Amino acid sequence: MNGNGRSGGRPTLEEVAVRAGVGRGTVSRVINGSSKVSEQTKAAVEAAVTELGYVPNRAARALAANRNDAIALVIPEPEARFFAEPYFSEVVRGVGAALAETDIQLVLTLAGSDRERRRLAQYLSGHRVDGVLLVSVHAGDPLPELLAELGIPTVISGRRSAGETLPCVDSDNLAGAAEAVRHLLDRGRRTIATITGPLDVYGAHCRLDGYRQALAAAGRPVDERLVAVADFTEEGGRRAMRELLERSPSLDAVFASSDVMAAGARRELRAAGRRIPHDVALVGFDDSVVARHMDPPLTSVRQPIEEMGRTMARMLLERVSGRRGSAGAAGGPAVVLPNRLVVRESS
Amino acid sequence: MNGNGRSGGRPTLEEVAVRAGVGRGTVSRVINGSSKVSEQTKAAVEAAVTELGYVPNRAARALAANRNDAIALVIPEPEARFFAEPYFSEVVRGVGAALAETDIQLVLTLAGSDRERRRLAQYLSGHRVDGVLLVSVHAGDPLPELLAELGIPTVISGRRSAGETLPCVDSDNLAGAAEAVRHLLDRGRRTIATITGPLDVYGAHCRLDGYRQALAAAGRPVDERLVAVADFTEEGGRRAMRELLERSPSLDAVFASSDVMAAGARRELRAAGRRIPHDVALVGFDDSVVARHMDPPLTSVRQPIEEMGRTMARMLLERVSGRRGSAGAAGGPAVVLPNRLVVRESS
DNA sequence: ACACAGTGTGGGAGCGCTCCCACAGTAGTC
DNA sequence: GACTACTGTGGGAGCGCTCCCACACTGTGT
Repeated sequence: MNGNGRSGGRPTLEEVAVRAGVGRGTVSRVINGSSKVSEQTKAAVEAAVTELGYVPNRAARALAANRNDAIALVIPEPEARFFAEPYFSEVVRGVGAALAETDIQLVLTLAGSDRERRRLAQYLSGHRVDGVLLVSVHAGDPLPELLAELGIPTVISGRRSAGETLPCVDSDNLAGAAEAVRHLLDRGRRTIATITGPLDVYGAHCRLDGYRQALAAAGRPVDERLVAVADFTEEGGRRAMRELLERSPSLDAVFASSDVMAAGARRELRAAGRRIPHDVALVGFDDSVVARHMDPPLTSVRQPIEEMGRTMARMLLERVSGRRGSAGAAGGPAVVLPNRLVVRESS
Repeated sequence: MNGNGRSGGRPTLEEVAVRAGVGRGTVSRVINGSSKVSEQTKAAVEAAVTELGYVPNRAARALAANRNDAIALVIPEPEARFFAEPYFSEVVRGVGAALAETDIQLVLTLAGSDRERRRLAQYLSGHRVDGVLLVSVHAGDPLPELLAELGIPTVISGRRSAGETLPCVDSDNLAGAAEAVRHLLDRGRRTIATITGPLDVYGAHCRLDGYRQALAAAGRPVDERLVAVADFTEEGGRRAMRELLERSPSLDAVFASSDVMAAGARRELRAAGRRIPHDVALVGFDDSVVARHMDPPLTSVRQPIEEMGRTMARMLLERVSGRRGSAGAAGGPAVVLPNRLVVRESS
């Protein structure tokens, strides 16, 4: 109610300059923490800034400097899976945390339909954002390549294949799965089955590989009848479990590639009269709410999702500022973060 | 790779004008779908636009027009955990849907600590957004008032009290709770207990009122020993359930004000050897993932969260454009959307 | 005394748009 | 034939910044 209540509108750089008795350029330098301003002038400017309650105008700055101080987080809307889990919120939280230290806005974009995807391309070519975070990209998604063509720095979450070319952040699905299986072996389980996600999803594939490698490392042969492919849904998990029970009634442990599938498996096991963990140990993947609230609480592999978000944002910021310096976007490295097994009563 | 590959940078309004053989103003008029342009000129301009692949520059537009075509969605980070569930994503989806038809950006802001909250005030006074959506506002939150002072259109989700003065969208907590209790009565339950959230949260209060009103309407006296106050956590729900069982061992139904508390209650009931729904029927609130995956699946009151988000966004857009016309922000109405009971096996 | 580099500083010239005033053209009216 | 009354249209004047060149001023070395 004091200094900022001037006649209409917020104070401008110019006004701060007048107030401080200096030139516009000098104020700009102080605001941007830039070089070569005497301590004295700096103090005077800062005083004027606080007195007037000056806040730089974003639009003007963006226009003049040809940058936006904003990055976009693109979410594929139809992916119900990503909305269901805390995944989404955690990513956002991580990204937000990384951005909190900067002055950069987070613009959320739901790119669902083709129409929206077209709009998105417009957004991006309209210089609305300095960089893009792509979450849950599918193998055939044209967006990453489109962005590359437009020269917009991009970071994606999760590799689309073993030879991912784009800068990306992923969790170590293979190691996580292997740890889960090792845990089951350590608990003395002999016949460990697995329920996988669709194998054209790279992450699901890795988890299956982890299962295989852990068994191999323990000198156990992998019995293909102990592998059932499902689709990350509860019903799919249930069906897969039924298959497994038919094919190998003597199994005493199941590693499911997602908590939701584990929930389905659990239901089927119950129906078949198998007790968890007494008769059959169960381990999931994701450590979602479902895992914590399951009965019994589900042992699960926890992905550091928030940290992945944070890392993605940091990588992007680096590329955004780096681009100003050098020309091209060097084929960035894939950062792979470790997973952690959270042991609960189901195993 | 064709029209837009001009020498450095995207095409400008000016260039489109030259190409179309018209003035800048005319192009602007066409772009903004505004009045009084002859069909012929319009066509020429549109041709030039597509040929050049012209996309208006946001920053320039914002600067010149003194608006931003962006609204902020403010999320209180610390409580994100409570609402971590589909709530957050669903709100975003609803808001996104409402915005998809416009050309307005959604800027996500996590306002957690006081420091961030201060930054937020800066954001907003820096004219970064045209309006603000506030989600999950607490009674003592200074933000709404701050925004009002700054003259920034705001819509909040959930009333903070019966006499909410700000424009807001809420679900009918009272009716939802009442419906849940009525359902239990219809199922022939006689002794219905309730586990509430903290009663200084208005929504929790309403749900308790709904419980009371439903019983009263059925001519049943409300026994205060059947009411246990908890805190929306699983552990709280569990403790509350224990209390209730001690105080009223003969209860045959429980209405919990959240699914998470219901999950806690369920665990305690199991531990006490009560079967659900045979001995005790259980109903939750929120219809979250937890409810769907619980064993048995939990009957729960579903809030139209996505629609709430959509409605909030629409209300805000209305106020944003309305503000240009008239001066003040008329004390908007509170929109209250109906809840729906989703019946599953727990009752 | 001179030139010379180095440090602060002021302010012009835009960035790409919207707003709005001025003006041409056409048409209707006295 | 001169008046007003439109409808389209062109383009100047900013919006509030950043960038960068030019200009003091200070020192140092000759």
